[in-house]
Order: sequence, then C-alpha cells, then structure tokens
Amino acid sequence: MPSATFENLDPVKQQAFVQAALQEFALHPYEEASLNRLAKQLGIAKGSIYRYFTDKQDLHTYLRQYATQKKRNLIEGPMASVGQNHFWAWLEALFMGGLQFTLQYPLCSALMLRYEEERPVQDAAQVLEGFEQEGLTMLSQTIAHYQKLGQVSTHQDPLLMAGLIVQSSRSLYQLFKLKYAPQIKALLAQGQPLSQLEAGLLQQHVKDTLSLLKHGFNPQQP
Amino acid sequence: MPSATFENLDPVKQQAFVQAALQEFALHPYEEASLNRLAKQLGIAKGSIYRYFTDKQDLHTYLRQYATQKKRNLIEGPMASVGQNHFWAWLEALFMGGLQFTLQYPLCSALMLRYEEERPVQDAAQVLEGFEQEGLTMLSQTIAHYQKLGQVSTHQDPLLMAGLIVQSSRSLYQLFKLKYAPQIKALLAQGQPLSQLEAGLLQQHVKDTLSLLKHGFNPQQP
DNA sequence: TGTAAATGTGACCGCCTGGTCACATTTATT
DNA sequence: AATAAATGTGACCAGGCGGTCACATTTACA
Repeated sequence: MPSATFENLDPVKQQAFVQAALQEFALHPYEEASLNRLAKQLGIAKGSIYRYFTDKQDLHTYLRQYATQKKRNLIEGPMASVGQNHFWAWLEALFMGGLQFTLQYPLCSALMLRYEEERPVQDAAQVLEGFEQEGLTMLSQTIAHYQKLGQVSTHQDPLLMAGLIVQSSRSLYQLFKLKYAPQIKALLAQGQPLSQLEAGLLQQHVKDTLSLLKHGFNPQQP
Repeated sequence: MPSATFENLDPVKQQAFVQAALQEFALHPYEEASLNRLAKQLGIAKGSIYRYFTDKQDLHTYLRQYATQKKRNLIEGPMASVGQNHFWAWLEALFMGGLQFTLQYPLCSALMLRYEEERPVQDAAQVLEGFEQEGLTMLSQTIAHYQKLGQVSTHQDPLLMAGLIVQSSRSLYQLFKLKYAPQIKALLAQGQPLSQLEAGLLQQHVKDTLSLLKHGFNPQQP
C-alpha cells in the first residue's frame, strides 16, 4: 500500500522513515500515535507522509506487515519442523525464534503485541484472517497432532492448551519488560536491537517456563 | 478524592454517574475516554463533572479504587484461607472469586485489566504500591509457602510460577471474550452483569486451566 | 538548456480534547 | 420572604489531531 514514491525512496531515508514510524506506533497506542510528531522527529513535512501512504491506517497496516515478515523469517524454520522433532523440542525452537525476534526487532515485536492487545473486540468474528487467531488454531492443530503421537496429554482441549502457550509467551515478554525495564527503555528509544541483553539469561527463562508447562506445578514423583 | 458535592449527590444519580463513567473508561483507553461524551451520555454539563472531581485523572483514580474495592470483597475470603486448604483448593477458590467478580462487575473488571495493561512502563520502578506487582509478590510468597509444605514443585522460581498463574487468569478472560464476544458486548453496553452467561461452562474452563497448570502438558503416567 | 513530471512543503481546515469560569438555578438558613 | 450558600451550566479557551492542497523545489528527460 505504500506509494511508488515511497518504494523509490533513497534506501537510507526509507529505512529511517520505517524505524521512526515503528517507534511512534510501538511506543503509543494507535489513536495516540501522532503523525505530526513523526514528521517532526524525521525532520520532514507532514505532507510528505501523505505522499507515501494514503492515511494513518495505511501506514499502520504497512508497518504491521513489515513486522510480520521479519518475524516470519525467524520462526518459519522451527515452525516447519513439525513432526521431525519431539513436541517440546519443537516448541522450544519456536519460543527461541520468538525470543530472537524480540531481541533483534524489539520495535516490531512491541508493535505486534500492542496491536493484538488493542484490536477492537468487534473484529473477533471476522478475524479469521488475523494473525493471532490463525496462529492459535494452527498451534491447536499441532498440539492435536502431537496428542496422537502420545507426546502430549489428551486430558485437555488443544485450544485451551494453545491459549495457555500463547499467553505464556506474553508472560515471558512481560517478565523481560519488568526485569530489564531500564535497559530496554533506553535501547528502544534509540531503536537499537536488544541483543546487548544477556541472551543466556533470557533463554533460561524460556526453558524454565516450558518446563513448567511440561510438568506442571505438582511436585514430581521421582 | 471526589468532592463533598459528589458524596452528597442523590444516590440514584451518583450510581448512574459511576456506571456511565466506568463504561467510558472500560470501553476506551484512558487517553481516548472523553469527558464530553460522558457528560452527553449522562445528560449533564461537563462543568458538573469538574464539580465532582478535580480532573480526569482524579475521576479515573476514583473508579479504579471503586473497582478494586468490589473485587476485594469477592476474593479476600478465599485469599485469607491460605494454609487451611490444599494449594489447589486455595487457588481454585481464588480463581472462582475472580470469575465471580468478572461476571458481577464486568465494567470494573475491564477497567482494572485495561489499566494493568496500559500503565506506562516507567511506573515499573515505583510500582511497589501498585496492585499488580503487589499481587504478584504476594502470590509468589504464597507459592513459596506451599512449596515448603511439599504441595508445589520446588524445581522452579516462585515468581515465574506466579507470573504464569496471573497470565493464565488473563488467558481465561481472553477466552471468555473470544467465545462469548457478542453476548458480552451487548450486556457490557447496557452495564448489566454477565450473570446471564452459563456460569457452569465458565467454571469448567477455570477448572481445566488449573488442571493444566497442575499436571502440565505431559502425558500423565497412570 | 528548457520543459515536464515527480517530490517536498507548511499554512490551513474542521474537529475534538481537557479544562475554566462568569453566570443561572436550586437549596438551605435566618 | 430575604439572604446566602451550594450546585448546575455551557460558551469559551488553547492545543493537538488527521487530512488537504496550492505552491516551491528537485529530478528526469529531450
């Protein structure tokens, strides 16, 4: 949906534009994100933005697709390995891919998370094409698959399980935000990747959470 | 923080005011919630709102406290029974109290959830007085308590467990919203409680989720 | 170099926001 | 009934928003 003018833009300026726009929409809810501020931040006239995109919605949609693509590149490898690995190996690869995404493209990650949270309820019905629900049913089907292989408990609804897994990944994100708020805020504001954070620590959080999902809270009988 | 004028208001009008205000702040993010719209909805002048509360923040704070009080009434019973019950009985009572709260005061519930989500990150440091973190450390301590009793696995950090539990309750809320979106939306818009929803179904969701947390996703050895 | 197309610009528009305040209206007190 | 205190009101303010468009500037082409 970006105009030809935007596509033909000097790559440096284009990248700067995308970064600043991501920042604007990642740091503020959609309605509060301001194109005036964005233009000022970039040192360009507001009219220019409207040469690139038809309106605010259009820009937001573009950024969402941009972010989705970045994420896809990082997790479609693990995703494709369904059936080749054990369920927990597969899920761990998926989570690690998600973690990589958050570290490498924190603004994209924040943008997507925000959108999932604040998307109006009314969409719920027509959201079949939406990423969240799509991912949910996909994950749910995968779980059902592994249930048949005997690798996952069959006592529960796969959809319920999928929901819990998705929420767990958010729980991880929240934990990171809480634990590393100062560093994250500083890096985010500069649009830098979070790679400087201790990746090993975060990976351990992921493993612990998955272990919790796997074995539950009950004391394990030895 | 409401003025004496508001306290002395005709209880009927006062209740109508609180309901409409809850609706405004529950249905829109803080910045988008409009006092103009609220005044119009109530059929009063905007100036009147400023006779009751000093400003928008003040009103929002009052509503949050109002909602918190309602919730406290419903869950402080179960909360107090720590140590008397088994961990899972205690947790189920807590979740059921939360469910009751959501059914009985859906607007209050939505308001609180919204606030927890959109509270700016910078608060994280000074949030000791905040409800979320307070609840999190409290829950974490309770888990540690039950770990010593041998009722909960000691393989994981209590704080991580607490985070997962809190997130699970949100996962439930999301599930309800997704599954019963049309009914909920209709009832919410009228400010009615959601008691008309099939409570048994929802309680089963709660139990299933708790069972998942308890036993994990692994196939259970018989 | 001259012309035309593409790109950049910022003043301007209508609209909405939170907040104010001089004034009308109602209520309580003497 | 007369006075005073409390309460209700809505025009008005400054500021920000998304969006527009006639015009200036740059680029591309002949």
